[in-house]
Amino acid sequence: MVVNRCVEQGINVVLILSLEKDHRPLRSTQLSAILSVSDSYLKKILRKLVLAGIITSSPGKDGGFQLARSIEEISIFDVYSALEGEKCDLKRSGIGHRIFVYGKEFAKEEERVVSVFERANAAFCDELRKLTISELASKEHYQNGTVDFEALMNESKK
Amino acid sequence: MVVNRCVEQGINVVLILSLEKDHRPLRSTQLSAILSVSDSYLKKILRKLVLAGIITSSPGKDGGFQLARSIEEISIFDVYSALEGEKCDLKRSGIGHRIFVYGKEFAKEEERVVSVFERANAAFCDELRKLTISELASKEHYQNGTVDFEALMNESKK
DNA sequence: TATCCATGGATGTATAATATCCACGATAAA
DNA sequence: TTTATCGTGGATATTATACATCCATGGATA
Repeated sequence: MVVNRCVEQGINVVLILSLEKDHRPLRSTQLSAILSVSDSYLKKILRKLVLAGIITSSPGKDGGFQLARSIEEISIFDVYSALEGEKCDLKRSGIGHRIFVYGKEFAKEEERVVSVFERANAAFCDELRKLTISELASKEHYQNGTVDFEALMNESKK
Repeated sequence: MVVNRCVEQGINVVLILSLEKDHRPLRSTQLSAILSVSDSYLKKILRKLVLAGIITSSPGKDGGFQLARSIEEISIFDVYSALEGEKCDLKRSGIGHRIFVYGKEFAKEEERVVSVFERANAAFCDELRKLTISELASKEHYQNGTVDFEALMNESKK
């Protein structure tokens, strides 16, 4: 099973936003600079997090992205499903129906395979729901629980 | 989550072998003809099923592939793990360690992410273990529980 | 209205799944 | 022991998807 890189990037985005001093909006260019990825790419990820209701976006001057709710209310599943979807995509060729046509009931058998993967996927998602971003992050490990990322990025330019 | 097509093909292979009359060995060319895929490709899948101990192979004249054990003892998980592996591959860029270097404990946080995905993957696999190929197939739906695939393929050539 | 920033379409690149071809080696029947 | 048969495995081609970037557009605010 593969969990794509964008999930890690999404978790990092939420972590960064939760640490931002005074919860000011962070621009996508700031976030992409912090994460060392291209701005256009990160914007796609940010957009998905917006659509999932995890973060909010505001255009215009002093705009950017902010958390839509506290990290106590954001689970790993929320980020995962926002970026990868929560469905189990079982690739099928449909060949079984042609092979087993003389066995009249193949549709039921294929349905059993599909449903066991759906149950497995549901069990997978349930585990991800058990961990929140707040449990993940140890706020006390960061200075005062907040970071001035803008100042930090300016600092690193010198 | 994506489950690759080879898993469906692997399940079909096991189903076909379980239905083969007198459990005679089936050649890879027969199996690939039945499944309408290239022989060389199916051989890779068959090889993985052999290495996983699900089927056996015998070279030489009258050789081919047979089930290594009864379908009561083969679960969907067995086929899945044989073809896709049972590990959860969480793609990471390692950027967190550079971002959160001022928070000294980031390694622990990343470990929490890795382990929650491992727990989720274990829960996923556990569900797949609950369904066997025998529960999947309804033998009574096929003629006498066996099929003469060789005769069937010859038939279809006419 | 001018500036800033998110949005979204088009496109390029890298990686993995899918699929095929062919040379080799092992087996057993003739 | 020869020979036909069949699995094994390396090299390679094709396709799909993830990853990434560029640029035109549109909304918000001062």
